[in-house]
Amino acid sequence: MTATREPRRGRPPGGAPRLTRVAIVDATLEVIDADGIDAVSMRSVAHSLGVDAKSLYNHVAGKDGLLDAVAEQILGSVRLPEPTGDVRGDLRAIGDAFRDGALAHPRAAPLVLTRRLTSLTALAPVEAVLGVLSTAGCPPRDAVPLLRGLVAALAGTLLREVRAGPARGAADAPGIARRQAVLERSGLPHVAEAAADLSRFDGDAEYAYALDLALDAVTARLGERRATGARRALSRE
Amino acid sequence: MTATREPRRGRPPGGAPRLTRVAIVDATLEVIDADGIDAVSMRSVAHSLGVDAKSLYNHVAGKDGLLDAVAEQILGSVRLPEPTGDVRGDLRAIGDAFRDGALAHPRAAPLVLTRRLTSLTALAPVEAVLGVLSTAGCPPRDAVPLLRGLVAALAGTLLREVRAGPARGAADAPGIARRQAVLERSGLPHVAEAAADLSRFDGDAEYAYALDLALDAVTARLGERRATGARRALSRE
DNA sequence: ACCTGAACACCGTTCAAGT
DNA sequence: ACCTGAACACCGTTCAAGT
Repeated sequence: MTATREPRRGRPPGGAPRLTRVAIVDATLEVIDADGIDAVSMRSVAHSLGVDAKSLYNHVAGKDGLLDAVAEQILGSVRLPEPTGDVRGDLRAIGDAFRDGALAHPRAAPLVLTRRLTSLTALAPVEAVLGVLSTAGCPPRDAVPLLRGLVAALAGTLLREVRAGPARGAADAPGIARRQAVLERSGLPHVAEAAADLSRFDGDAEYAYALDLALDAVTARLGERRATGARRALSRE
Repeated sequence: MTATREPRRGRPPGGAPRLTRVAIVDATLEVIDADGIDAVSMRSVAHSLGVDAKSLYNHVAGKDGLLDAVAEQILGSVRLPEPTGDVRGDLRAIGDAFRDGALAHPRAAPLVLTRRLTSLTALAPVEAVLGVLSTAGCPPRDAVPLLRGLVAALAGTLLREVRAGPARGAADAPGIARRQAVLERSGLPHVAEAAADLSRFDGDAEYAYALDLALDAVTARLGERRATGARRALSRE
């Protein structure tokens, strides 16, 4: 009769591949990619790592800290472009990089877009935008509201895009037809008239349009600022 | 010896004030106002109504349906302004009404801004914006992207504002000083230089600025469209 | 230093049984 | 028509006990 194996307790023997913070974050990202944010639990993540849920607390500040860490890892994966000196092009490139990062994990993107992040990696995109605006001759006092307006517009569109889910483009013809029919029967005249356009959604095109809209506004303000500055300089003579 | 009272089962006697859908939503809103969205549970809401959690299922489609109902009640409380014919002013008034509605329950606002709502009440603001754009001579095809860009910018700023919490304005001087110090030590030159501006946040001013930015872009597009249309009409002669 | 057993105080939700 | 008891399968988190 062999001795029954006692359930293991304490750290497993051997210099085995230890549980690590990034491994936990990666596993969480896999859970989210597969089943969405709501499927994340300390237990589900731990299970996918073959470990007990309570072990995660040695590497992560609870579930909330874990989700923050996921958001920060995504943010940290954004490859910000080198500035070229073309204000509009540079700002657009930053936006594109941000969008690419978000769309790499669409179901996790709301974490990046809605959680308040305080770490240093969260500041890199801010630094990039301020750098471009500074090169354009914009002092911080004026740059910060422009930055915030730009980020708000970008976050707003991306949030809409990832929320729309993978039912993007003209691929989902029956879904479009169904939505259109509902809108036409809404009893709201303008909604009914625009039903065909409201029921469609093309992520790439919507993003490009919304960013263009925001960049129009920002570059217009930069132009104004310069003009005002010039006028002031002139009147000082 | 008195008979011990059996725990009640089944509907309580008398034509008592029955549990109702709006009562449940109101109670949920009170929980959110007091303790935030995370404090909402079927049990906590039911408890505040002196009822069992399972009773809520007779009036609401689970917790998710309950949170949708909260978002829709807030959206339904938005008093949309009568259009005056001034495009920019009318769009701004719609934005203001939306913001007022959101700020009436700041902690619940993320529900309105991030959940995908499908009901008819969610379409009222859409109808309002499309109406204004239509009066301005903008056909649905062009109006829908403008609508979406505008909504994205609005949602983005409001989300930022409600997330910033009640630590708004210059009221929270020590908080501002602390944030500023962190930014100055970030090692990011432009962030450090803009630390004073980045650490401050004035909800009213940020909203006004961001909406102005978006309205600039929208009205510019409307102007272009008209000019293009005029040019087309001209070349057709 | 790091992992788990035991334990606690919670969750959302179904369904039949009651009135 | 509407409410609850019993029940199920979950949660996040603490802390001491182990290696």
